[in-house]
Amino acid sequence: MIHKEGKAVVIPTAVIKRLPKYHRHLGKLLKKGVEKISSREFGEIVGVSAPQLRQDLNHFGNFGQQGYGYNVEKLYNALAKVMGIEKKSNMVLVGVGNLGQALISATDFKRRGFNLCTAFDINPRLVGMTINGIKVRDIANLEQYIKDNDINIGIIAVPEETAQDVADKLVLAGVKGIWNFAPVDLKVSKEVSVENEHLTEGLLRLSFKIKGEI
Amino acid sequence: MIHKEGKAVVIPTAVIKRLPKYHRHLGKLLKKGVEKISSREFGEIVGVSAPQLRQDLNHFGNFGQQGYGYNVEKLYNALAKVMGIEKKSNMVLVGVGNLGQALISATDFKRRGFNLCTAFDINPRLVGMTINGIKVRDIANLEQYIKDNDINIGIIAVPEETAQDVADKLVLAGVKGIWNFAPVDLKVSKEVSVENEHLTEGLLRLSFKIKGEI
DNA sequence: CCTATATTGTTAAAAAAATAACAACAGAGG
DNA sequence: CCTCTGTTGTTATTTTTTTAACAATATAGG
Repeated sequence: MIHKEGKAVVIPTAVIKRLPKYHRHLGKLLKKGVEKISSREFGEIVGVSAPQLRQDLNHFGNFGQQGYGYNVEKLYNALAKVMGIEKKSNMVLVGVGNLGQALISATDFKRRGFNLCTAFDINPRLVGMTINGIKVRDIANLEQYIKDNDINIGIIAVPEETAQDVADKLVLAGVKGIWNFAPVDLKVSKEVSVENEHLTEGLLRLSFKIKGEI
Repeated sequence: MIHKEGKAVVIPTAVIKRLPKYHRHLGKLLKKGVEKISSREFGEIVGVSAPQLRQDLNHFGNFGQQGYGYNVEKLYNALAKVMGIEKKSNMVLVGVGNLGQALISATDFKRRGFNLCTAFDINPRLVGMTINGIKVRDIANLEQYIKDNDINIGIIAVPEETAQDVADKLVLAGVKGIWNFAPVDLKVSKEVSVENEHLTEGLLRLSFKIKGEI
């Protein structure tokens, strides 16, 4: 539960969805050496109206200053804290197919404090390999590993058919969140959060925008 | 522009976002041999209230029958048509890194009528290779290829720094849509649609749900 | 030190989306 | 043929989200 000035407040999901984008652009501004920015300018960059931006940010605190704007670095750090990036996340990947290997090689996550500890697969030809410094283990050891290594996020990159099985195992072992790339709507106990990356859905939406009609 | 009974109607974006999920689950039901389904049952499956489901579908036509429900196959085909899947899409991929190779190997898209014709990269070691039946060409030939082969979708899987450049080239060559995996908000002329897959944003949202607080 | 300018935080209004309610109708059973 | 049940399409209501408005206040300049 989120608290602000002692009171519990519910953050609208629409706001939550925009936070990562804000954070990403603030990082770029910081890199460029921009010190301060107004809600009008920043809104233009992220594609959001200035009042909406201010309202969004004020769910979490008063980061701006009248007549001045927002200090980029301060806001960047504040949002990082809001999203919980400060507290490091330990992750495991399940499924070392093409997509899994792409995820292993992705540098973006590490940069933001997400630590991929190891990977699991059922294929004996993959088990034992080390890819980009990440060891591939037998999926039979999943539960023990998670318990022993303070893992809180599991990444699912297995085929559709086995995704729910893997999810069950992850939940049982005690992960707090699942990042799911299988085209399935996982059923998990409600203490566990799931974030889906249903890539094909994005492609279908694109198709609709290009060609859809009645 | 979408038309219904002669009148032009604007489909709410919230509805559009849900269509691919409906289509996916209808496909599964069809495979299972389910013939008919009520909005209540189907809503439960896709995680949407029954009235919302009916309202969503009725933006595009009256597919149901009172006292009976919806014919699964009919609805499946209707939604496919709504989303423009019937008309085949020809796609090119730009960027044959880890993610690009994963996309080449993905079977999901082909199954739904999306045809990946070829891939492009700037790296001479990749150019000329054939991966999973997809030939990798020099990016210098991008524009000509797109014009010659009736390509309407470009997939961007290049690093952040070159993504906008690639997008410009794709637009110039005449694609109608861009499926973007680079963590950048592309600027394109408004006749071209962009669908972003900003994977890291999903991970950050997950982090927020797990650990976020103030 | 005072005034003008810029820009916030917050409250109010408008728009969009989700939920609820219900009349209309098809099909089953008697 | 009539009644009852189930389920839709559609309209009304509520909730959520976005946009607009503005008083409050920090900074800069004289």
